[in-house]
Amino acid sequence: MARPRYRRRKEDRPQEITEAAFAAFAEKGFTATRVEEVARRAGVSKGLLYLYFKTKEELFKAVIRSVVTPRLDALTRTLDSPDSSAEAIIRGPVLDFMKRVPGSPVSVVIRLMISEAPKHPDLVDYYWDNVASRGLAALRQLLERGVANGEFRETAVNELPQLFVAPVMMSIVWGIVFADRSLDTDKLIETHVDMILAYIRA
Amino acid sequence: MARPRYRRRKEDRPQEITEAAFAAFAEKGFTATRVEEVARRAGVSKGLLYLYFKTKEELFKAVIRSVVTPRLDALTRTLDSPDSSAEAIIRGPVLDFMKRVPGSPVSVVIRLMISEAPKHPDLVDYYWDNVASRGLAALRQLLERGVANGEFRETAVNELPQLFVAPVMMSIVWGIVFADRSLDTDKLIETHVDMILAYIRA
DNA sequence: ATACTTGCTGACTCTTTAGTCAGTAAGGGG
DNA sequence: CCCCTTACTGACTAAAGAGTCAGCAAGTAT
Repeated sequence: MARPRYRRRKEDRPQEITEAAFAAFAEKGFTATRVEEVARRAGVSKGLLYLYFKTKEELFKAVIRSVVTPRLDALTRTLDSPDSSAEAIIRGPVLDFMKRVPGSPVSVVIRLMISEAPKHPDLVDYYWDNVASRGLAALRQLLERGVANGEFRETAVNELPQLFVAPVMMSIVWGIVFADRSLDTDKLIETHVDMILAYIRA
Repeated sequence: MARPRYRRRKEDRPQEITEAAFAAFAEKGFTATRVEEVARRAGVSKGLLYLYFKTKEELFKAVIRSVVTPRLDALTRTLDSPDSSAEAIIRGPVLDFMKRVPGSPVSVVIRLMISEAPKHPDLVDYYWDNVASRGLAALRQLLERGVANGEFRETAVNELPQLFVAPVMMSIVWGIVFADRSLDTDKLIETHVDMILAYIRA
């Protein structure tokens, strides 16, 4: 009796909806996910969802942002490390970070970016400005610091930090396409880092 | 006058349609491409398209197959090379092959696979059986041959040929997402091959 | 010429789903 | 307790697009 049919929780709704949307997008991708399905998962009506997000695309962007923002902190925290050797930083926090990515929400975001990039250039800009370019710049800086203090040689890797990150990308794509055929992504990434270090070491 | 409104060209239609579909999918992806758009590009009516392809999905599969099949030959030709050293084969035909992939139709196929894989497990199986597993197996064989004749050491790369191919994947994804921000994919791939060879050389 | 087969057309149907809005009820202030 | 604001609902609309089909006409055989 008198149990209210719903509660007004203006504060919590946006986050609950983006979380539900993230879960749905992770399972089925953006296009294949129905707005009603997101509303159902979030425990609200479709109408309410449209009060908080003007269109399905806006919801999409909000989801991307909600995943990317906290990761940014993790990334910067990883890199403003103590002043140990560049190699120690790479073998420590950087390697850990890389190994965590394939199983993380970032992996979902990358899948969404690959599928939706051509239709959402502004989102690509956002991702570039906030994640890709920063991450690559930080990596380049780390490598150059290694060169400066005599640990590393000057190599093409300095201008191509993408090379550093390639096996992470490979792992993510493998997970998307060949989800069931297992791949030891940790070993893949570790071996690659070993190899790179051997290559660039002075 | 009396120019016939159309010609009957049963033989050529399927290929013309798959070619038009490939071009359309390359630009907009599978889901965003309208069947009518494909028909228009192929210069036929939607009804005719449905005479040759039962559904949009069948058309999709036909497109994938039409790109993959000729590439299979190229791949096998690359690998049943003369009996030079493993390193020479890697630095020659294998490197060439890898450098060509990011700008080729294969790149489009991979984008389509990433976007559509979750909805098309049978297509993933097809791609796995005909491309991925064969390519990786051939690579593994090449590496083991190098080990057998004393060129290479036993390393983790033998069980993880994906590592070999990682920068190609990176280049493809880069091209999809950051199409405009240029990346020297040739140099990326060359450097990576250099690095791998240095790592595995006995 | 005529009859016949079949490659081909394009207007139609039917389903799906993003987005709307008139109305309902939760909850707080007087 | 009543009233007023507004968070919230869910049935509805409108658009889009996959797939169909009755009929048309290109080519062929007689």
